[in-house]
Amino acid sequence: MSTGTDAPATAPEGYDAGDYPPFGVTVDLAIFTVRDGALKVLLVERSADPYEGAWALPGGFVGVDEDIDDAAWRELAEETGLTRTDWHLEQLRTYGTPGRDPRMRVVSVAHVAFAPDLPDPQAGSDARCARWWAVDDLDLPGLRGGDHDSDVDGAPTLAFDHARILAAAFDRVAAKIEYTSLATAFCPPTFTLGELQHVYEAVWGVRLDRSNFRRWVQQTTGLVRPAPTDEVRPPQGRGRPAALFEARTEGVRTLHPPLLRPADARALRADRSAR
Amino acid sequence: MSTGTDAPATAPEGYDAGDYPPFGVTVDLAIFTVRDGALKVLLVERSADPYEGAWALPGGFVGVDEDIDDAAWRELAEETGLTRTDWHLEQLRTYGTPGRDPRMRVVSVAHVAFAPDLPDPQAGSDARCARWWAVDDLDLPGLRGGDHDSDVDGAPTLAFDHARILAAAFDRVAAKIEYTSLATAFCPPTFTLGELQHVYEAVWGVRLDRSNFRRWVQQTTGLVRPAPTDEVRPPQGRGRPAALFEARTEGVRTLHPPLLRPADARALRADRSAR
DNA sequence: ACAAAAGTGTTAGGTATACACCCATGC
DNA sequence: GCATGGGTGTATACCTAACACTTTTGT
Repeated sequence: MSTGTDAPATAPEGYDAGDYPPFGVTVDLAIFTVRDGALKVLLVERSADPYEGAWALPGGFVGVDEDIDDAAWRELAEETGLTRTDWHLEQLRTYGTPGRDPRMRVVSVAHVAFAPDLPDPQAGSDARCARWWAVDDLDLPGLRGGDHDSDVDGAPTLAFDHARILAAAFDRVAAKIEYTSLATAFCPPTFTLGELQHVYEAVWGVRLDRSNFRRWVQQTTGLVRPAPTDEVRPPQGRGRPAALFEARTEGVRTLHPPLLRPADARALRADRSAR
Repeated sequence: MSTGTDAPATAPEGYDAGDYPPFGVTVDLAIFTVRDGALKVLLVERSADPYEGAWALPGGFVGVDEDIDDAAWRELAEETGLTRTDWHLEQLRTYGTPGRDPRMRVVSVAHVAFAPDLPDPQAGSDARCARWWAVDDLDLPGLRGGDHDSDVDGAPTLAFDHARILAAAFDRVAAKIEYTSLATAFCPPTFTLGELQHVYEAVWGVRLDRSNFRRWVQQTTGLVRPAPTDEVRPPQGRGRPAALFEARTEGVRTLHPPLLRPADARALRADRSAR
């Protein structure tokens, strides 16, 4: 490594504690789910000092001997009340602008999690108030044609730089279901093709052609497979019972071909597409 | 934020120095260029303690009052000897596994930079040895059909977890030129369509059909535009002089349609495609 | 019977792939 | 002339988008 910045001189080799600027390192989680036909994200209400009353992404400090990924999984378990499952959790980006936390220099490694619909109002492990917010009800920079200033009715105030993180997180989700099997991560263990289509429609905010969607799913290797038993789902309301499917594997798969979202759904995020 | 891990108890609010585990935060850079028909990356040879003699990504500590992005740009300038240009530099991922640096707990924010072909042997600002390495000559996990154990002839030893970072960085580059205009970032200010095609071929390790590539470039909005003067490039060796083009904008643009790499070029990275 | 959702099929238009062919230059 | 790279065209296979139609359930 080369020499660092000027302020606290860092020796290229043989450095030890005290030689380097100390940082706090945290993980922040954008946990998404699809529920009631909308994409939602879990936020917690702050009960203390900076940004009191504002809503923030769940998160916390990384332990000295803890891997960053482990810290993210730990926070996910704490916030949702569920133990480490087969959910998908991935790094999003690291945010470390000086002053983003008024108290001290904190670098936050933001993550994105894909969760199926959970038993409704999981109270956070610590007594703070936590709830799902529809992404459309948030006031995020450059989202869904958002003007960012045109405050959505009842949009919560977001703490720190979490509006920025959320915008990037949403972007990631919308892009990722195009070319990976992650849309199934929003579904229960078995699901109908209609339910899977609803995931795409909720995330992208568009309507898809049922027939074409069905053809795409079935010709796309590695996305779904018929549920082991040939049972069907008794219809929720009216309509013919639907065949049940399950995700093809636990992990993430790259899809061939991808399902590209319609151009009009993509245009809304064009200005932020330059990572 | 919720409560942190056990070791150094972190107060959810009102914490201050000493309450949190101290981390060193660095930036590491994977600076790519295309030269001699191959994708190359800039590495520096370590002259000291851990991993002495091994090759590492250029990088260094982030200053206390320095933004992470600024630190990355600073390192880029130091390593290439050029001031902040219009190059493309983006965050890749953060690596923070305990023990990745044997000396202390360091969290590294890895970046990827796209550079045009530079005046050849830029000596690093500090006297260490720096050179371009062809990606194909490196022994990276799961790359180009790599077995990772089948050591490439003359493959350098890579320091820390930099082999892993490089694999992810290469992956990002290969994916990014599919759907953004970033291939032009490897080209000089004006370039021929043949040169642009060579970029794609070098990065993906495939041959493309000249005719189809040309049609794609020209029908794709926002990629290239004819150079202001209608000059041509005198042929390097033999052949007809070629028309010159320039990148359409400074920034990054999402391409419609994208240029998807052939399936066989994608298969080589399939196992790593699950982020 | 009717509405709603599942499932099947068909067709027109566009895009990609693999070529074939001519042009301009250096050797 | 001939090799090399630039530039243009075309035909086929394939994929996509749009829409029509049938089936099965609840009310």
